[in-house]
Parts: sequence; C-alpha cells; structure tokens
Amino acid sequence: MDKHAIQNELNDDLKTKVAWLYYLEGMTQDQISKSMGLSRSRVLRFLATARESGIVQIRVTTKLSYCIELERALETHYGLERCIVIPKPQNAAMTSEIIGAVLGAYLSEIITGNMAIGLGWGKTLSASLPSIEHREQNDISILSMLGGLTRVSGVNPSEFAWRLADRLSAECFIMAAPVFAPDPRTREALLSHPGIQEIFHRASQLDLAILSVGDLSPFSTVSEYFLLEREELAALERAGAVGDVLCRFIDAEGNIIDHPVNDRVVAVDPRDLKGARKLVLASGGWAKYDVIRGAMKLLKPHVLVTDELVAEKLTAEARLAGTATR
Amino acid sequence: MDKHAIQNELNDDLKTKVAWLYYLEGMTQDQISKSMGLSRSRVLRFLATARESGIVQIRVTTKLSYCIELERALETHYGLERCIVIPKPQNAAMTSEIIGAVLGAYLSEIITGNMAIGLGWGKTLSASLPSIEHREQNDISILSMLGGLTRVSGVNPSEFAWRLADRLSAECFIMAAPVFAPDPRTREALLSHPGIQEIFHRASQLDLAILSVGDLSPFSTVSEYFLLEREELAALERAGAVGDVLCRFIDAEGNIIDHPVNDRVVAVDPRDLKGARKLVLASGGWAKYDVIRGAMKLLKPHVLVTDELVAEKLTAEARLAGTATR
DNA sequence: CAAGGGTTTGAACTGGCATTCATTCTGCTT
DNA sequence: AAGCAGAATGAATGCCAGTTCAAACCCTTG
Repeated sequence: MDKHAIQNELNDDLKTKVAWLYYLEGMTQDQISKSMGLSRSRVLRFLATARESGIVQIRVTTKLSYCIELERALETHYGLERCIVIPKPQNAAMTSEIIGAVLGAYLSEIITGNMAIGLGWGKTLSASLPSIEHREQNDISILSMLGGLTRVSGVNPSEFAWRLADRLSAECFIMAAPVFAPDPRTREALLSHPGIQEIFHRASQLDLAILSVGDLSPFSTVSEYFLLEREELAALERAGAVGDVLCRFIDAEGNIIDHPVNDRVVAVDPRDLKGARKLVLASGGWAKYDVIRGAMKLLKPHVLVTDELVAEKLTAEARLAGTATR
Repeated sequence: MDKHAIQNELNDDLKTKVAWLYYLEGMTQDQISKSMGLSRSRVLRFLATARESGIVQIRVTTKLSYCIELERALETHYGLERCIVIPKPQNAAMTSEIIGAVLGAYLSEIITGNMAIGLGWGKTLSASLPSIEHREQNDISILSMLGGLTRVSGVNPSEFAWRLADRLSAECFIMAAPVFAPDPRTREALLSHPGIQEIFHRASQLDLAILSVGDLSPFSTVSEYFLLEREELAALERAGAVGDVLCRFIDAEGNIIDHPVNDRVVAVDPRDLKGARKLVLASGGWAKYDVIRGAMKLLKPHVLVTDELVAEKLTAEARLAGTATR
C-alpha cells in the first residue's frame, strides 16, 4: 500500500467518524472540531465530501400518493415489473440528478453477486453513483455497451462503467473505441476487434441492463461534448429522430431511423438486449418525453424510473390508446 | 376513512414533499415555504417530524476500520454469522439509540415476506423503529415474547411489537398480561390462557428473534418503570444476577439464576429459542457488558449488534480464553 | 534549489436554521 | 354555547453552518 492509499484510508476513517458524530450523534460541527482536534472548516469539508461521495446517504422513504398512482398506472399499461416516479422537480435542471439518486437506491437493492450487468451512460446514470452502496467479494461483471468520449472536460460520463465497477469491486469490460466512428468502414474495423467482439457477445446474455436516453436539445450529452456536428443533429431531426438509445437515433415510434449517423455508432444494438433478464430504463424531463416514449416501445423495459411529468403524459396517452381500441 | 386518517395522509404527502425538496433538491426552508405557501416554521416542523418518524433516513455507509476489525474478531471467536460494532459514542447516553438505529437498518435488509418474528422489548429495540422501512403486502407475523407494562408514562417500550407490526403491515400477537405476575400462582393461571399458550407455541418456531438485554442499574427499564422493588433488585444482585434476558435474570456465566422473581415472569424462556432460524442480540454500553457476556453464552445468537466498548472487552476476553486452553 | 501552479487550509462573514414563547386554533367537556 | 386544556402556529432571537478569500502548503518542473 503506497503513501496515497494509506492517506486515503486515514481520511476515510476520519470522514466516517465525523459523519457519524454529526449525523447520528447530532453533535455540532464546532463540538466535533474540538473533540477531534480539527478546525471547523475541515470538519465542514469532510461532511461535504462525505455527502458527495455517498458515505452519507439521505433518503426519503415515503412517496407522494399521486406519484404512486402514476407508478401503478404505468406498471399496468406497459406491463412493467416495477415503475418509480419522482415528483416534478422545482428546478427542472436537477431532474436527471434526482432520477439518478433514486435509480442508485433501487440498483443497490437489486444488484446481487454473480451478475452480468450491461451499462449505457449519460448524466442520469452518472448521478446514480453516490447512492449505490459499496460492495466487496462479489462476482459481478460489468460491461459498457458503448464506446467512449475522447474530448472531455471535467467528469467523463463514459467513465460510468468503471466507476460503478470500482464501487462494486466488479470486473469491468469497456470498449476501447470512440462512440461515433469517423466513417462506417472504421466502425467495421473496430467491431471486428476481438476485445470489442467479446463485449458484444457478453451483452447478449445480461442479467441486468441499465439504460438512459438522450434527446436532441443543445443540453444533451451528444451536443455538449460535440459528438456530432450541428448539421448532423438537424438532419437527424428532419429524418424523424427524437433522441437516442445507446447512441442509436430513434423516431417517436421506437424505430431506429435510417440515417448515416446510425451507421457510425460503436455500441450494442438496443434490439439485441431482448435477452437481458432485467432491463432498467431511467430518464426524465420534459425534453425527453418523445424519446422515452419511443424507447419504451423499442426496449420494452422491465423497470422504468422517470418523473411525474413524463409519467403523466405516458399514462394519459396509454389511456387514450386503451379507449381507442375498445 | 375518517377525518383524521385523511388529514394524516395529506400531512404525510406534505411532509414527503417538504423533505424531498429540502434533502434531495437542496432548497432552503425559506424557498420551500414560499413555493408551497406554508410558513417557515411549519416547514421546519415537518422536517423535524419527518426525521423522527423515519420518513427521512440518514445513513453512514462506511465504517471505522477499527470497528471492522472488532467485528471480524467477534465473528470468529463466537461463531457469529454477522457482527456489527458501532463506534463508542461521544455521549454515552445515546448508545442504545444509536445501536437501535443501526439495528433497524440491518433488520430492513433481512426481513422478507413470510417470516415469523419474535420480539423482546426495551429502549434499544424501540430506537430501531424509525430506521425500519415501511412494507406492505407481506405475510409477516410478529409476536411479543413478553408480557407488557402497566404503569407507563410517555412511550411504552412494550408497544414495540405492534409498532413494528404497523410498520411492516404484519399481523401481531401480544401477551395480554403484565411481564411480572404478582405471584407464581397467577403466573401459572396466565400461562394456561389459550391466547398466551399460542404465543409460546409460535415462539418455538421463529424465523427471526430480536432481543436485547437489561442491566441492574437505576437507568434500566426495569428500574425506571418500577417493575421490581428496590429490595428485589438488590436481592437479585446478591444472588449473582448481572441483568436480564426477556426479563429472566441471569448470572455472568449465562445461567438463569434461582430466585423467586424468575418464577413470576410471564415471558418465553430464552432457552426455548434454540429453534429460531436467526437470533439477533442488540445491546451495548459499559453497564451492560456483564449481562451481554452472559447472554452470549445463554443464547448463542447468530447476529450481534453492539458498541466498540463492549466489543473490545469481549474480544479481549475471548483472546485470553483462547490462549488459556492452548 | 527556486519558481510555479494547484490544492489544501483556516478566519471572517453572511445567511440559514433551531429554539423559545406568546398567541391562536381545535376539540372536548360541562 | 361557553369554558377549558392541549396542540398547532407564527414571530423573534441567538446560534450554527456554508461561502468566500487570502495565506500556506505540497508537488511538480525548470
């Protein structure tokens, strides 16, 4: 164990102790700083990082009755095994963060040893990390079902797979390739690579697949990281695209559209996930309604985590469709 | 549904919403009060009750490395399936409260449907309630293995069984009898009652038994609720008692002592719990070391939840015993 | 070894939160 | 219907926590 690792362990012990005294024993930061011989600012910082990293987890265990109604309705209409609906956030920008937090709590419940887990990536999924509990000595294998990002400033969402693997002490398979190949030929070359082929093979027999969707707005991951040119996005929209699933662009009916961009994607095909034992879709927010609706048809997930807004529209539509066929 | 129930549900929705906005969305109490049209004091009170009742749960997910060491040591020495050691509280008076909180989190993990659960009672066990998650539609049956308290001011610890049953939506069996009968003859009469006999019968085939221990200090439940006279307690101490398990007094070696008080107890005999699939003992604090040590020998529990102090003494002793026999 | 950037630290300050107490409201009794 | 007790409420106050910024530290690099 090197110097840094020892330092980190000491820090973790300190953080734990501070968090313990603050949240469980109800001591004030001042009391803690005195009793442990730290300055108050250090105590404050320990507490802040403890919350960010998930050492301290705060959960609300009850739900709004209205959200429960929506959950039941969606479970029925879409034949879901489980649906989780979060209240419409006051601050719409936090939607993905909160859905992530709730997703993390759910995943902590269902992830057991000996699982093969396939992952997408995106802001929502990254936000789930702090609320996923650390594990050890499990025989979990994790694979990232998409290529990665190259141009990155700050947190790289495509790091999700190995960051989750780290939390679960799992083995991790990632695609050493960009998610959008420069042209179809390069894509073919990448796909024939043995390491990537193994991932595709493993993806066909997953115990758990965790996915989100992307939209076409300027705030989507695809836009923010300049994965595609502006014109390409516009062209996709003209071709009927409403967003992407595993970086494959789909229309509102859940069909993967015929467009050159889709021929450059280095990612598992969503249609190849039928074999997954449990497919979890987590996404929400006004801008994503259309693509979520499409993804529901395409993926037929077993579990959906979304927000009140999307849930409301989905149920309303399902009710209309239900009466129309009668 | 009557007026009160409706009011409570509305309040629960309100509490949930407030807790949600505060803890997950990070809004200030002032912002919440404005956006929801409540006064700030109401928001503050909702938050306080939400924490007390367990609507909001705050957990520290990592442990001090020293406590983990103690856990492993106790698991080995006592053949425990699981041991949980909490750090020595800064404020010793909170020991039982904190052990309770940790016990609750553990119980939430292991309690599943179709379980028969037997309970003791005491401050430690009562403190576990807020951190036990609400459940529905499970086929759980709960029984209280002791008679109840008659003279009560404030919270009645013997209400633990039905309060837990309420949280888990379980059916609940309680003994309609005082825990100490006035004399052995009355005890016999009570024990022959069909309702109480059924509880004894059910207690012999539990999936889970959750117990704590009592000591002989003036702060024990037995003293505080005047269950026994001062002279009786003194006599018990002279007879070698160090505390009680299910209100049966034991000595430091875990033997149920021969004393008139033990002939008046209306409670399942701890020795009859050998058949329980999982026996959980939760107790800690300096004053309880001797009786915990005895209870370990008597009960041979599968799971122990205690504090650093007791854990340290138990391991130290086990190590001595281990070297002595070699 | 010195210089530089980046991170960590502690002190002052501002804003938010919890406690207290007087008041109002509600439910219950007479 | 009036009176009473207990709980719920809201305003004021003092303490507590989070932000900010400058100084100190560490690690890298010339």
